[in-house]
Amino acid sequence: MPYRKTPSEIRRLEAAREHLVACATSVVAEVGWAQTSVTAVADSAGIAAGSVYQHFPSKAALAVEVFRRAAGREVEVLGEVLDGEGDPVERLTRGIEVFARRALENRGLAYALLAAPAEAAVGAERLEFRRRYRALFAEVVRQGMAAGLLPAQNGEITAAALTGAIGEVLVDPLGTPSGHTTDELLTDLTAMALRCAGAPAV
Amino acid sequence: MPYRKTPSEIRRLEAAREHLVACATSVVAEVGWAQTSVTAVADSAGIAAGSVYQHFPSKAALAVEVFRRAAGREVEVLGEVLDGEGDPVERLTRGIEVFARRALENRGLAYALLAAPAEAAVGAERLEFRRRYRALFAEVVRQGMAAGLLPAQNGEITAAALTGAIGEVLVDPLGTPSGHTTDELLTDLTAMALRCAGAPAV
DNA sequence: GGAAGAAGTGAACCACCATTCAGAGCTTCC
DNA sequence: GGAAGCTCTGAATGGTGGTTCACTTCTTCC
Repeated sequence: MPYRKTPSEIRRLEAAREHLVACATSVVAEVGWAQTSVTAVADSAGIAAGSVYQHFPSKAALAVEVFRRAAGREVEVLGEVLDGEGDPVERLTRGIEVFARRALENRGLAYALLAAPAEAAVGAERLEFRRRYRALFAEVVRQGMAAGLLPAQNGEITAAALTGAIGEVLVDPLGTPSGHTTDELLTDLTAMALRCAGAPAV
Repeated sequence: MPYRKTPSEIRRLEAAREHLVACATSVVAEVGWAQTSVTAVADSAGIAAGSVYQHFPSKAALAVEVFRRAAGREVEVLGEVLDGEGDPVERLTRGIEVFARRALENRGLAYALLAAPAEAAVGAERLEFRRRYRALFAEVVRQGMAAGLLPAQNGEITAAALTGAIGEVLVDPLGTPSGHTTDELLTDLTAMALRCAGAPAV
């Protein structure tokens, strides 16, 4: 057997795969799923179109991987904040802020994750992603109710509403140019979210 | 000039066009924009694929027409309710109810209007559609603030949040099967919306 | 150095639809 | 009836873009 992958070769291949995923993520964030062709991704990664198929069996599989990575990061970050220090209302406030700030910092990606037209496989991932977001918010709302900080309510609906509301506000291209600074937008957004959960006005 | 369209012939053609739009709307509501082919629409309307092009210059033009009709109806209905009788909070409550009830009665269409993957031309229409929804809600919120029924807030953001929140709750396929009756869902949804706008708890 | 076998290439292939168009079938009016 | 001009048809066309594959290039190990 005159050829066997050395550890360094394996690492090189893994790195190439990572690079491919990273480049694909950039392309998607820039032009959206619909405009992302295999050729464009390959070009961006500096490899031939055919080489993409050394790492992924299909374009859809690559798209799903891109989505999972990006969505996973967001869920993880939000989860850490919502599970962190402070009472449930404080954590909810910080969670909204983090969610919103990250989305505003990379609008293209946020749009791709939350709303951009995508093929069926990505659509299914998106549903799962939203479900996880909802579960995180719902848990904090539940804690807030248990602690007597929030009024009785259907936590699942509040959680879904928060996801939808923030997405709608952030994703709409008209969101920023309408004369608000980012900070004003964040202030108004968190105020709205707290009202939505029923937290007493500050 | 041995041929000239008679009034009845003109009516026949208009009816055929209406029928085509109606059938296309059904197909879209059933399978979504992405799965809607010209052939499928033509079959559903009982005509040949080529005949579609007697009424519309392109598939995109037909799709836009389908979207405009359906979206226009929704905006009109919501607008009438929000401009109707009662104080702003009452009208807002009824508006949410109507929005939600209509969406629940025709989920496929609601999904197509609010969220389903679609080509660029339809995406642009959808932005406009959401903008109109937002404007309607924002006006009622503004009136509520003026009447002292709602606290000071960024009405545009509240309006966007309402649109996003309701859409998220209604569109997610997991919305209903989770053990709620439609009426419970509507009750929880309006309660959430009123909190979101800052209306005092009832 | 050289054999064995993997990764990388990119032009060719192919499936999928929107769109077209030459001809068939109607409708109108003399 | 028949000429003129329309609507309707559906197989053929064409563009797009994911996928394949014969070939080249690189890596490993004797």
